[in-house]
Amino acid sequence: MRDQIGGPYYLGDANGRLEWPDRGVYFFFSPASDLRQMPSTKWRLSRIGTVGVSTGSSNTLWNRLRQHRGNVRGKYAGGGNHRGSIFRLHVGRALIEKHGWHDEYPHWGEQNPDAETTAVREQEHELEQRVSEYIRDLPFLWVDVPGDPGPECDRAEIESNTIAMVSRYRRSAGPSDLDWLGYHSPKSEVYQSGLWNVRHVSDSFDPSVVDQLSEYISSTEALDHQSRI
DNA sequence: GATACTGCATTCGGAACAAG
DNA sequence: CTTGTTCCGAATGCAGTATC
Repeated sequence: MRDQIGGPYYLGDANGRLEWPDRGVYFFFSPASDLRQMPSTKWRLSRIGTVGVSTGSSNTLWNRLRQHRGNVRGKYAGGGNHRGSIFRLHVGRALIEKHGWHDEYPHWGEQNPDAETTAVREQEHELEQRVSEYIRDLPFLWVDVPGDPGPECDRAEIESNTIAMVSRYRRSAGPSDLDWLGYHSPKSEVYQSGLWNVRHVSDSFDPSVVDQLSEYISSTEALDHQSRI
């Protein structure tokens, strides 16, 4: 996958003007260092996700990735919105636990469409920035998986099966990076699975997902900058 | 100046659980 | 077994704006 797309990629220098496939599955790794300089045995998946798994969805791969990345400019430049990205929510929560910031961010993760929203957001901006710094440095790969959106589509299959496959939930395998931020997460699904995922971490999986994924990898093309037609 | 990227609140849909 | 509730993850709509 890495060789096929010329990766790894980093959200810190990715942008929407690359010719992303409309839909696909993405794979984030830990720790935040250049995977090309590490043997593949040291790579560790830390987050798997996808887009277009509900009927009628028109959301795109890049649209989802940029929600994880956060804001580049504007009032909250360098920050982001963890209420629109579960990945950000989990990372932020772990940072709160690790540093004991419970008092500073009492509303993290709460759905609050109240009038307080603006004040809360301003208060949370610093942590959103920390989350962005963390996520932007993580190497990630992706695979083009086209097809009509829906809960039964190949993207959904690949996502759920690969999560279940690499999850350490209920397994005794020792962690390879003891410093991983996710071990501070209060969610057992996160710190036990070794993934910033909750769903599917304790599912059983179909090993044929490996072949299924391989097929899509071979038909995935590297990104080029958009060219004028 | 046209294009399309960005920010962000809101809305949607499904899973898990509870109640009838 | 059916209906209702809550939570969670994902998708949407649109105004504003940077880039080409």
